[in-house]
Amino acid sequence: MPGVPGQEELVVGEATEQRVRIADVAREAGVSKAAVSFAFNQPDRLSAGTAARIRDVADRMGYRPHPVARMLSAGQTSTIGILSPQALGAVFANPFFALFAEGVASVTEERGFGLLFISPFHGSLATALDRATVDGVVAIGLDERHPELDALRRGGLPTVVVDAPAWPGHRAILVDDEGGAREAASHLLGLGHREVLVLAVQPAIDESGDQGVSGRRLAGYRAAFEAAGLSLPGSAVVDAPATIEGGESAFLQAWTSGARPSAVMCMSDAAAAGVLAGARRLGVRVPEELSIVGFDDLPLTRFTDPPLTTVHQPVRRKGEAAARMLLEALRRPSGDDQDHTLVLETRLMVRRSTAAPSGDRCQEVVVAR
Amino acid sequence: MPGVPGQEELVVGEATEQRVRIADVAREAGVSKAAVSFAFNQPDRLSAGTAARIRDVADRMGYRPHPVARMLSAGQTSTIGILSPQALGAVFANPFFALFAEGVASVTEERGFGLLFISPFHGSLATALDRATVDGVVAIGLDERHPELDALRRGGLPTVVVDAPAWPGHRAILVDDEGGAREAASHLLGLGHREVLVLAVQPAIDESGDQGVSGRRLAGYRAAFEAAGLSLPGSAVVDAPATIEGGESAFLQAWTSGARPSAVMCMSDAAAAGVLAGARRLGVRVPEELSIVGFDDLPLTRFTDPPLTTVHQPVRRKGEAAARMLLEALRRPSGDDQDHTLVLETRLMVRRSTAAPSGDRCQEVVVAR
DNA sequence: CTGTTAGCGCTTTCAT
DNA sequence: ATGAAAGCGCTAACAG
Repeated sequence: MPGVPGQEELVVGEATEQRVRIADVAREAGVSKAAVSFAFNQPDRLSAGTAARIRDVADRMGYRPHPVARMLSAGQTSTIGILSPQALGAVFANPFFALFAEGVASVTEERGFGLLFISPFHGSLATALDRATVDGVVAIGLDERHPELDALRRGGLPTVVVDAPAWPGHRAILVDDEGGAREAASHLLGLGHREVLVLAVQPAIDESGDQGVSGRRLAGYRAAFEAAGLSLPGSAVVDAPATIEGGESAFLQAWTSGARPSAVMCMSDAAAAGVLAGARRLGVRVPEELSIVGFDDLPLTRFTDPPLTTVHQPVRRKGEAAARMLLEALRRPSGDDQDHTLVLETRLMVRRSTAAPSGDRCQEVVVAR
Repeated sequence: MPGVPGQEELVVGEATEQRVRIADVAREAGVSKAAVSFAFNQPDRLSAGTAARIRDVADRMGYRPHPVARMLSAGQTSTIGILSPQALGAVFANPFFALFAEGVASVTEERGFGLLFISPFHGSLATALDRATVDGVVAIGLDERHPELDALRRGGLPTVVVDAPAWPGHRAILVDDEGGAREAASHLLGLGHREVLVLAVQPAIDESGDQGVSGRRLAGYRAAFEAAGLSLPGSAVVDAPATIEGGESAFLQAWTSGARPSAVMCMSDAAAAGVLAGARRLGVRVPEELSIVGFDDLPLTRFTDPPLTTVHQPVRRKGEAAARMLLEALRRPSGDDQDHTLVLETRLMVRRSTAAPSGDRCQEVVVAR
């Protein structure tokens, strides 16, 4: 290997390797750095022979353009971020999120974008955002009243918010939470249920009015009750984390406290699966003695026993749509001040975890009155 | 807002914002760029008052250090990559992977590292790696004979390989695949099963010998059979993707082709869940008429009906260990030439998807002989 | 068609 | 305690 300049280190073993830079290749090939760059990025601007020779030399030397340097001069990272206020551990443990990420990933990947997960750094999303080398972010799980939402807005990074309304000049994706919830409650009411327990998704912040996913879904449940001339007492609503364990323990606790609903409406399938597990543990048969409705329609609903009646929302498509919107925004940087909002549909999937309340139940109710 | 230099654009609406650079802050605060940098990174080197003032000005101007520029001069990205040969869509759809990622993420996050997902770009992992701005990677799903493994080795990026042996100077994490598989097979043999179907995980490449996860597990199954004086015919082994659908269709196809195993050994829980679904569809009762054993022990095994007997492997801890090893390697850049390999244990979890073959079955077997 | 050169934005050494 | 200036490695406008 002749002609090695004195500056370079001679590599004998594995270690002490020096990264090959563009200048090294240029020198070795007897051309300028620019030529090397062109050989990779705009081969047409070089004579075919030269281009080939340069790439050959580069190959032999094991040259790979430094990705960070490339980002810096290109002025873009070709990476988008998925932002969530939860710790990553919790994020990946959540099958809803996995499905959403699947959607996002499928489009970013196809377009050659990298995917970076952004979660609070030392408790701060703003800090995490500052350190993130992304061209834009898809934000999920951020309630419209999340304290760090401002940081995002100020950040000036192109953003698509999922499950929260857009702010001016930005984009958002929503689903018809209220409609789906209303359908679920109507279904239950139609079957004859009157004593219902609601498992709300644990709100990161307390919500006034019907803001946030939880608020919108609750509003839907309520609307159905009102339409039937009934009302859903606040005492029938309890919070539960959107996890199997969370659903199970919330249900068991309610039951232990004496609640005897004939049906449970959950704002997440994970929680619903937990209720199912809890019911099994208590020896309560589903759906004969207890009806359960979930929300999301994750793949797991088809493997529970019985298969779960739930409100479908197109989670994967939501991810795809969010990614596409963001990529679109990157291409046309804030062309107008309009905020683009896409609302996706929801619909009830009736499976086998719901049925009319048992005769006993009905009687009980009658007696109780 | 006086004193705005002519060069800057006056911002009226939302758009046309110009990113605030360090030089802008320096000018506004009447100090040098270095001072601004110090104010953020080494405040001790500035008088307390100056530092505070600078940060104040920076705040007011909405200055945020450019992360890419910072990476370039720092010479490190503070990001690690999770590398997988699958498309990201498939990756997130796989609950095994989610659990693994959960482990990796929990430690990278705690140490302030970003997490980037790396998957083949235009079919090439090498290309994807070239574009990835990471300090190191955790590679999973790469069989030791994967064609692009060389690219990784050559890349010179600190790497921890999961489920494949380390190469010199690198690190690896393995689990006792063979031992776990042997336990599973012994369990079945002990119950009296003789006609067994194996659902191997679809090998990305054809494997000779007992290489790869699939090879090691198969070797374990075989060892148990041999220890019992029996043998596992090659015809009893079929490939199936490690997904619910994959398991279901492979099982149905085998059944349709006339196979009548009394037990199925799956190399993944996902496939096992699929077999469960397929059996239900065929009206075959589990475990009375068919025993099923999975592999991995994912959370979902506890919600199948019946709960799945499976080989546990510490997936989450595997992720944590991989991340920790990698971070360690980053701290001490290839201190020695030894390759560090960590082998984690596996163990059989007997739940309710396995039982002794039914009397009918035994008779059938007898008749068949 | 090819080479020179000026950035990209920040960090950090070295002089003041 | 503070500032000037030299990189980090690459891209692309601009000469030749």
